[in-house]
Amino acid sequence: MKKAVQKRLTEYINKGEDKSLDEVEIEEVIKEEATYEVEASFTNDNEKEIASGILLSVGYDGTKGCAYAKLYNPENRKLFIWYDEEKTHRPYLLTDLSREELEKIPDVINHKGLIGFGEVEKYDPLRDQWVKMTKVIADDPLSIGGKPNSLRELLPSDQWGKRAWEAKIRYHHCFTYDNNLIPGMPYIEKNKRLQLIEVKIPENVKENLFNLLKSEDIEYGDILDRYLPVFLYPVPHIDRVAIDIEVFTPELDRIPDSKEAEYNIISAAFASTDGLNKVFVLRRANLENSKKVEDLPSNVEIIYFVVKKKMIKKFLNIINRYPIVITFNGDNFDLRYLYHRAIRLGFKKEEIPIELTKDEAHVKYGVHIDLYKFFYNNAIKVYAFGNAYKEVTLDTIAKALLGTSKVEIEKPISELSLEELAHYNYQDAKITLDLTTFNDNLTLKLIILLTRISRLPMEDLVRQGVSSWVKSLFYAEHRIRNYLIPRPEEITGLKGTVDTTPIIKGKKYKGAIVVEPKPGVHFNVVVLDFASLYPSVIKKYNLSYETVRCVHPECRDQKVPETNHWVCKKRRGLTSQIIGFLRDIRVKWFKPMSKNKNLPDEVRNWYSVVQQALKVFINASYGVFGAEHFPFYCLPVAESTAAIGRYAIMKTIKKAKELGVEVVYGDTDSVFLKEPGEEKIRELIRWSSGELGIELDVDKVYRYLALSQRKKNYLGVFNDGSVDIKGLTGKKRNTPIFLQKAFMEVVRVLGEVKSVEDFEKAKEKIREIAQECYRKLEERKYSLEELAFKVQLTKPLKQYVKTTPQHVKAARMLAAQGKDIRPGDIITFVKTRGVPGVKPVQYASIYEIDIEKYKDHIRTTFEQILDALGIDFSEIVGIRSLDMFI
DNA sequence: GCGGACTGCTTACCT
DNA sequence: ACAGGTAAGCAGTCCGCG
Repeated sequence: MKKAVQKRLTEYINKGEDKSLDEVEIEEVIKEEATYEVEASFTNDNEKEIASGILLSVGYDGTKGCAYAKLYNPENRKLFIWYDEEKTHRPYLLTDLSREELEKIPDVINHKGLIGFGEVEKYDPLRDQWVKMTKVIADDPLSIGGKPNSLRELLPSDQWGKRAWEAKIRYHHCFTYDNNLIPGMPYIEKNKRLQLIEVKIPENVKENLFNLLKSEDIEYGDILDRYLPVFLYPVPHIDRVAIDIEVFTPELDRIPDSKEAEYNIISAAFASTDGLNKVFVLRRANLENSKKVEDLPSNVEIIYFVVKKKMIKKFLNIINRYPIVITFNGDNFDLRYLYHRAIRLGFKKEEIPIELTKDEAHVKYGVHIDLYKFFYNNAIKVYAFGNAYKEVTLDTIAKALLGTSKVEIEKPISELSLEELAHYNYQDAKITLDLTTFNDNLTLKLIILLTRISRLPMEDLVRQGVSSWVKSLFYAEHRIRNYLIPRPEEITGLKGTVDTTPIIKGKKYKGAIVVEPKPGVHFNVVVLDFASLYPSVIKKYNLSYETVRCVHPECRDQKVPETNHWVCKKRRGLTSQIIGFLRDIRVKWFKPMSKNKNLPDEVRNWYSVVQQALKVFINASYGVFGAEHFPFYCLPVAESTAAIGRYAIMKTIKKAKELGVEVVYGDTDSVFLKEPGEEKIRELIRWSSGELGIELDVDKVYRYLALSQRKKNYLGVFNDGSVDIKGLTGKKRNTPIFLQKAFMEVVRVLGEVKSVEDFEKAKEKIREIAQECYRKLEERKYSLEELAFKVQLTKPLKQYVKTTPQHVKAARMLAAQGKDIRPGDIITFVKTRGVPGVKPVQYASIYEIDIEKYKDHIRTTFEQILDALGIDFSEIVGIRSLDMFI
């Protein structure tokens, strides 16, 4: 910085005139303009470079008018953007109209984007016949679909809609499938096309797997050969940077508007896998003399900026340097704010390597992964991370998966000292990065494997739900087999019937069976369950949209129980085959291998990731057929899966009873057996695989199991004394902490029970716990925090129109005080006397607490356990309650 | 005008 | 934007009550 400028700046700072900084900046900007070039280190401008590397992403470049691919070369750690410059592939749709018929449609012939027609032969799975289709080829994706005068809209209709097939597939996906590209795999450019770099699979592995699958009664054809590289090619190291920004806010509790970008980015933090640990901090005059923060790691460098524009330029340069940019909520906030802020400060669009769509933010020279969206995905939350985090916030996820949390701050962001701000900001970036690196890069590996299986570009994969993943996988498999992808209307039109009535109003068909529990304490209970029941059913009973209610009259006697549906006897269904394959290879190979102690840790770890990725697809495979927006939506498939599932569990219960074994409970795919004995368990398992063709396994063994009359509600104690709790209120996230604690004490007591006699002592201890709970409540010894209910808002406040639940009442009080309240927020409130009976914890006093309401809650929480033990709640607190009446 | 029986809404959980 | 089934608490409605 020039001396003169510095001097003036110091003067301003000393005077505390923040506004005057702008003038200084203008001088700075003029002087340093020459250095404001974007320093891109991507390499597609180097003509001699050969495109090769891991395929991270495929997209469409509107300016160049062709598809592109982003390849990351782990050796030189650079990203290469390859373009289909020769236009080897063009957008198209398929129609059953002949070329001659098409030529009679003037709008089609005169369409600006039309390139020409071609002829293809496809297998129509719905009708079990080969058909000739005409390929209508266009110059750009919008000519195919997406505009009112697109080609697909100009075609005539039949009873199911426009006579256009495969016309709604995004072009960059279409390009991926047709070129048989597998994102996440290594490619090299050859003759203007991308070619898969051959992955050597050890012969013995191949043979092992081949033999394992051969024992199955399904013909898997070339699937094994195609997928082995996908599962076995390792994920290389990929450099990445996590970014996080902090923005000045004049008002508390207001999230800055990322479109307005009215205020300064006062801090921007970076944490990368190649050692970049920096925080850019904007100097603000009134915050000059601030204290040092001890906790900031020594490898983190704080760089102070005076010139806002310069800071942003440096920021953009960092974004340009990495193949992967990671954020937590960057789609809606960080990158969006940065973009609009840059525009506000005078940057031209072309200078900002960020591209915004309605709810996504992409980086031009790499791939932006918004971890918020990825971790928000329920399939990831449940199947990949086993429900370890319940709330989707950076802090909660970090605590659950990393064991670290955000920096605690006592003041609003805008009032922190610059060092405190830097520390806080850096920690967020670091946590964000660590969410992709922890456990030997588990998250990144998972993402790469999921892109390989789904064939989705990484950007799409991390933002979309499982139904999109399965859709993409199915599309690709249709193309490989030369199957015509049916129009969704055809599937619903031809097989839209449902034969069962759901138990829950508003649902579409009947689901699983929950066995009426036998209340009481049962010792020595063994739980048997079907290993992934629904996928097994889909595999074993040949379920697929084309095989359920197939066209052949001779198959109509192959009935699905409880329905009028029948299943094809002549052909293997596509879904049955694919899901069957994924299931078999997981169950027979990857899952056992992930537990094989003879393997080195790395190998085992890898098998474990593959196994988890497969689980996500397998578990979603049933639900998607009952989801309207899924393009292969087919209720008879979902309904048949559930019906056969019910058949399996009912038959198993019947068989158990025949063997003289008592079934005390069961849910969907499990049976709880009382003192069954080794031999009868073996017999049941043998019977199941023989009779039903589905594997039954021992899942859990309880020393004792406590059941009330409530379904989905039990407490089991394993032989080692650990306790398995399902569905009980005491464990629910919204239950006040004081009750959760009391509940946990009860659980601890019950864990020590070994025999019937022990229950007497336990009962006495539980009585003490309950009475202590009552006493502390009456004496108002609990803090408001401990008494608070924590309930999530699932939609915007305005959308609660039918009723006003308590947490909404509390949230509205908060909103009235100017708090920013949005969906996903957890509202913390206590129950108070009088109207409206509820207050946000922040506004309540301990003396307003409605003690009677809380007593009711104590009662129900305890009753759930006591019911099962055959103890009356009044028996436990009876004396005290009577006292109160007198 | 008030409370009990009922239905519906909402959330969190189970498989 | 994968499915259906269950528990719990509260909001809102209807009806009877001289």
